[in-house]
Formats: sequence, structure tokens, C-alpha cells
Amino acid sequence: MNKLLLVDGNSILNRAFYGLPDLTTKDGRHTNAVLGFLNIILRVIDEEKATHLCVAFDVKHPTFRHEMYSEYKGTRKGMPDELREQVPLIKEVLQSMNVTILERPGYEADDILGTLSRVGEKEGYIVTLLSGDRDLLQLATDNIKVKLPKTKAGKTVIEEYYADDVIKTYGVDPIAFIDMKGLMGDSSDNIPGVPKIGEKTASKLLQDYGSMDGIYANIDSMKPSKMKDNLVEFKEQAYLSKILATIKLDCELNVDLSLSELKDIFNKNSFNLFAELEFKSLLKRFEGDMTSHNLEFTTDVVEDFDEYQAIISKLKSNKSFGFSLAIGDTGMLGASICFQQDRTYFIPFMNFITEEVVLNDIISAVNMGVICCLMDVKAYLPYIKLNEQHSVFDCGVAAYLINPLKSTYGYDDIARDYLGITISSSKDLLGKTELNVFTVNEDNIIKHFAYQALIPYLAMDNITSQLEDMNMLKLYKEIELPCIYSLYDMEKFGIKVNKNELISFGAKLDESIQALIKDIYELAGKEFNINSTKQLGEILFEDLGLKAGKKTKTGYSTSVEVLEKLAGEHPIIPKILEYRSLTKLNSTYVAGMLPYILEDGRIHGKFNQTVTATGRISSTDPNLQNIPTRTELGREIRKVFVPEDGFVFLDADYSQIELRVLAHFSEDETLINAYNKDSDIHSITASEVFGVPMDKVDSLMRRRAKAVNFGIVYGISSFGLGQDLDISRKEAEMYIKKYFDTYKGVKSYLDNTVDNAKKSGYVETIFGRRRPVPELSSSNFMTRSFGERIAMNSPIQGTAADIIKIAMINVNRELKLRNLRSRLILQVHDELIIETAIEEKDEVKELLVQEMVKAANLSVKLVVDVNEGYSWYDAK
DNA sequence: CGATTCACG
DNA sequence: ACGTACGTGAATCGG
Repeated sequence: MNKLLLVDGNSILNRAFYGLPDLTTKDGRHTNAVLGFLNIILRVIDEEKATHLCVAFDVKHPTFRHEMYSEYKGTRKGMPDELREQVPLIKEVLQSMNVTILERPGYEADDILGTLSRVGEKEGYIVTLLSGDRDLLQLATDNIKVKLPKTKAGKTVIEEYYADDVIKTYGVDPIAFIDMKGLMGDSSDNIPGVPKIGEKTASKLLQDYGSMDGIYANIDSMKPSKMKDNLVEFKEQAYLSKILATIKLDCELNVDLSLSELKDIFNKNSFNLFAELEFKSLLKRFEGDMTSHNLEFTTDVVEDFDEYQAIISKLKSNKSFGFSLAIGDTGMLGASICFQQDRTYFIPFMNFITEEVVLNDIISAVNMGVICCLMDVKAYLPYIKLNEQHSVFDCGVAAYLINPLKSTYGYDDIARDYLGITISSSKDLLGKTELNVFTVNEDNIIKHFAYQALIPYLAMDNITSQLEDMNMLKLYKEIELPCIYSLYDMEKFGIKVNKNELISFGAKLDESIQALIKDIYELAGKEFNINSTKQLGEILFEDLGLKAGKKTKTGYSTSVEVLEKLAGEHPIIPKILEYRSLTKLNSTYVAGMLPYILEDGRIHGKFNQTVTATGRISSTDPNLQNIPTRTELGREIRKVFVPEDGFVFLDADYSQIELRVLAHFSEDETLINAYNKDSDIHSITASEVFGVPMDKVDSLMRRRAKAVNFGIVYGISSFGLGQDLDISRKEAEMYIKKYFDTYKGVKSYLDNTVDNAKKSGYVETIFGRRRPVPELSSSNFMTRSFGERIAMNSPIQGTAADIIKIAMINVNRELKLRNLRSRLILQVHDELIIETAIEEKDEVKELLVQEMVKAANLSVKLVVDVNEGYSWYDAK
């Protein structure tokens, strides 16, 4: 038996939009309505065991029919942009699922559905209608069911109506339901109805008289009432409203329903699209491996040395090759190579060949200029000694430049974004398979590594040409690629940590923490989990009756800003603040750091190049870029970071690099002059903003001016500045106005940057690094404002990031070129730390400062402060 | 796994 | 009228 499901596209999309929280992909496309739509129809398809499916859409505006009656022409608000942009998207998604989409100029979706429900029934289908709009209830019959999704207590329940159910619920049958709407009217549909008649009255009238005709046939016998007067006076309007409310059943559609059969909805195209839209939960519905159909290739497992040599010699005559290493717990197990689009080779490191031979051959190919295409070059460097001079292509780093907003740059991502194909993620392919000499020959393992060579090989051309089109090839070659090696060197050297000292620092903290816990429990009158904001909030704001400052989504805020304002109110507050700071130090910086200290006494943290939206480096495992410095006790942690014997730390940081970049970008004369005169920029700003001479600027004024300068870099908002300085929004606004009066060039620069970003959709640094800003096209004020701040901040933060990358690369190169023992070990955004051999100190200090200062030629000079010391603490 | 908090630039 | 500063990562709680 064929079962036909007819869906009211616009209304379901609309419902889904308002039913789900805002969801966006990493690149800023809104998807909540599409996801909600899919969830609903997939559920109904399952429930109904539907075999055929049609989704109808209104062609343009959902009130088309009513526009024929110009006096009722719409007051209905247009849909929000976030929803509007999802209309073409859902159609694209449905198309990818081979679902029949029906749109007819001149007919509303309702009319199409009404007509098809009757046609379908006549052709022998069991028909179900799905809509978010109650109006469709007029289409219900004894055989045709109308389903209406409703949200109840956060869950979607779907109500079902046959003709009987309509009578039970509304007291009228589906036909009279039309009359009912004619009487009631519907403001959202611009149907006027009869004034003062609502659902109850309409239902009562229709139960008494059967229909609108019945009402008017008996109108004379009705008792006089205001309602009766209205019925008489608005009779014409009532009948007109009924016409407006009537869904057509006789449209000329010429639809062959048999073509709407559900077939292959989970296919490659829809899989790709779902993956692109980040519908992770839906991807599970796809069966098995969606891959092999799309990417046809064979993998040869190399079995003897002659064969191997033939492959290497062919490789060397190629322009490029993809390469990957199979690395198990026991070391390298084999290599995967690809230099043809339909063939990969797997070379197991056994019997006839050793890893040394293969790696040497690879290096020699690369030395000849054959480009080695890899994913994540830095990850390979421990195994294969590639260096800056070698011809290497890093897919991940290059794809990061093209779009830095993605969360991952894995093989599956590159295949999807640059080759338009889908491969199973390595997790799916490998599962729990342990990688060792025994499993390495298994098909899925070989296939996994085949992809790792194939994808980079295939993707390089497309990625490179996109970089070229976006004018980022130079950025890629001269900054990002060499940066990989600098970062790797820093990871490899690591930083020495005095483990015993760290442990005893932790013990000291622990002692204080225990005392604080005791005090806090006593002051609270009971024991509770101080780490739990929920429990703490209850203690402070309920038990102790302190007045709650801010609230969060989930309850009371207990953040420092809130607690500091309560500091004088209760003795427990300072204890909690101290407890917070001590436990933070203990758990993040003592306990958190200890497991990372290796046998060599050093921490080898990771520096990530493809994480931030602006081009900065990020640091993980552990994060070495957020070691405390702002409070004395926190700063003590830095005493355990030490140079090895015979070495000393040099720590150099740029002075106000972001404001200098702003001076350059804005070409503001006042700002440029201030920097060229070497004056204290915060004091100058204070003098101007507060209208006092330089020598009358006090520390409060300077502090506030400093916050204004920061605010400018962050994409100023009076509210944010007010918050930061704990002053009124009005006062903050005044500071900002004075700032822009003083630095007029800054104002026009920021305005222009936002304008240009709105036109192009992205912002860029001096060196051409891009950041897309999809938030700018949002109709949501908050989102759009956020986009504007991003647009103001990213070129500044990004250019500063570019500059220190250049410095870092050049410092590292110079150290190696001069065969020095000194080495770069840390980068903290505007700061480079070198562990330098004592006898090289003067030379290295000179080199370090020079390279940093000349890393960029801005219209203001770059200034670097440098310190030395026998711990990180002393070198600041 | 999201929310909160807090460490850094 | 809307409700915020820009960029990160780690620890912790609690659903």
C-alpha cells in the first residue's frame, strides 16, 4: 500500500525556526530551521511508513492569495533574515535527498496540498498531511489525516486529526472549520472575519446552525445582541473571509505522484551536504561507508624491493606526491604514497625494507623539488627530517588560511571542502583497532593510510589556486610554512621545570587552601562544595542573604566582579576570593602541569597554528601562554620555569604592538606623532580625553585612558567600556567621543573597515591574512554588533600576530644560521622567550631585539623591551 | 557536553 | 529596543 505524505514546507520550516535555538555552522550559516525541519519530517516518515513524499512551498510571500484583495494587503512582518536564508537551503537539502518539491506561481502551498490530498486519495494512496498551521484541518476527512507538530514542555509532540478528531476538538467538522475561520478571522493571515467573534462564539454558532449559510438563513430569529448586529453589518466581510480561508482543492498541477516516491534519501549528496551543515546527529542515519563510490582508487601493497624502487623512481619524475606514515605504539610500521589520482602504494616496513631507506628516498625526492603533500607537517617532523628548505605542502595550514573559522582541518574536512568527496573519518575507519605489526596489513588500516596520502595529493592544486585567488600565497609561503618549523623547534626543545619546587609550591598552596576551606565552612554554617557555583550561590544569596548582583542563565553569578562588590558585606567573601585564586593555581598550574614534565625535566607543550580566527598561535597540553603574572602569588609559578645549567632566559616583548598597528592602519597623525615622540600613549590619551595638561594626569585618569585604548582595539562599545571601568554607559560614551575627537583618523579608519567588511564579507591584515565575518550580515542586532567589533579588532590583532610570526621565524633562522646553542622556546602573542647559552647572551639579545624590531616596517617604529633572568619570573 | 569561572595576551 | 568588550585553554560542576 502506498502512503503519501504531503508537507507544508513554509509552515514546518517556520515552526522549526522558532522551536530550535539559533544554530550556526562554523562559517556562520544559520541552520536551526533546516535541522528542525529534517528532524520532524524524518520522524513523520518513520511514523507513517511513508512511501511517497511531496513538500510544497509558497512561491514568494506566504500571503500571496490575499494580495489579490488589496484592501487586506499584508501587515504581516517579513521573516527574519536568519530564517529567510534557510529557505533556499532547505530546498537544496530536499533536492539532495531526491524529495519532490512543489512550487506553483499563483498557488499557495495550502492549495497545492489540498489539491494533492484529493488527487492522492483518488489514486489510491493513504494520504497524510503535515503542517504547522491549523488551517489545514479543513482538509481532514475520514481517510485523510492531518498531523500538527506542537511543542509541549520542550518536546515535540505531533497531534493527529481525522475529521472526527476535528469535531471532538473544535466542535465543528472540517468543512464548518472554514466557516469558523471566516467568522473568527485570522490577523496573522490578514483575514478580517467578524468583529468580536472569537473561537468560542464561532464554534457555538456553527454547532447551532451548521454553517455560515445556516447562520445567515436564521439570522432574523436570533435574539438581538451586539454579536447579531456585527454579523449583519459584516456579512459581506464574513463571506469574503470565508473565501480567503478556503483552501483550493482543484488546482491545475499536472503532478505525477508516482514520481514522488521516496528513494535513496540518504545518499552521497545528502551526506555531503549534511556534513557541510554540521548535522552530526543526522549523519548516523547513513549506512556504512559513503566513500568508495566517489573516490575510485586501488592500493598496492608493495612486496619486494624491485617493485619499491620502481615506485620511487616514478615518484621522482612527478611534480608532487602525497605521503603519510603509519605510526603505531611500537614505532613506524609503514608508509603510504600517492602520485596518481587512482592509485596509492603502501610500503610496510618489514623484511625487504627499513624505514631509513624509505625516509631517505623521500627526503631525496623532496630535495629534487618534488613537492611532498602532507596533512599537518609539524606532526611528521619527529619522524622525517624535513626542513624549511624542502618543498613541502601543508594542506591543513593552507586550508586554515582560506578559512580560519573551521574547527578541524582533518582529511575528511579537506576531502569535503576541496575535493567535494566524502570519506569516513579516521575514527570510523579504524574504530578500536590497535595499530601494530599484526594489524597493519588489515584492509581498513591500509585504506585509512591510503586516504592520508591520496587526499593531500589531490587537494593541493585546488587549495593552492584558491590561495592564489585570495592573494595569500605569499603569506602562506613566507610566513605560515616557515612558522611550522619554528613551532616544531619550540615544542622539541620545551622548557625546563623545577619539578620539586613546583611540588612544594603546591604543598604550600594546599596548606592555605585547607585553612580557607575550614574558615569558609564555619562562616557559612555548613559544609558544601565551594567549587560549585550553584551551591556557592545558594549559600551566599539565600543562606547569608547577600544581595545578588548579576544573574546568569542558570542562576546567580559568583564571578570576581560580583564578589568584589560584596567584599565588605561579609567576611566569607574575601575568603572565597582567596580560595578561588589558590585552587586555580593549584589545579591548573601545579597539578595540571606536573604530568607534562617528561624524563628530560622539561615540558614540551604544543603550539597550534590552525586554531585561532585571527592568526595567533594557540598553546595546549599544557597551555604555556596563560601562566600567571598579574598577581604576585600567581607570578611565583614562573619561578619554577628555569633555563638549564649554563643557560639564561631572554624575554623580549613588543611594547603596545596592537596600538602601534592601529596607528599604522589609521594613519592618524596625532597617534603617529605620539609614538614617534616616544611619549606615554595612555597619558597622552588621558590628557586629551580629560582635557588636562600632561603633568596634571593622575593615575586614575591614566588607568581609564588605558582602558579606552584597549577598548578601541577591541572594537569599542560604550557599554563594554563602562563595564570594565565600572562607570556609567553615558560617561563611557563621553570618553569615547573625546577619544575620537582627538584621534579623528582612528574613527574614520574603524568606520571604513566595518563598511568594507560589510561589502566584502571579510577583513584582512597588512600581510593579507583574512578573516570572514559572517556575523555582519545578521539581522540580529547583537550578532551584527559582535561582527562589527570583530571587524575592528581582527585586522589589528591579526597583523600583530603576523608580525611576531615573522620575528619568530627570523630569530629562529638566525640562531640556526649562526650555529648558536641558544634556542627559542616560547611565544606568548607579543613576547618571545629564548633559552640562551650564557656566553652567547649579548649576541643573542642583540639579534632578538633587532629581528623583532625590523619584522615589519610600519609608520611608527616597533619597540621591544628585553629582560634576562635565571627563571621566567626573573626575566619579566 | 554546555556553562561557568579564571588564567594569559 | 536589543545586551557586549577582542583572542585563547583548562578545570570544574552537573545534567
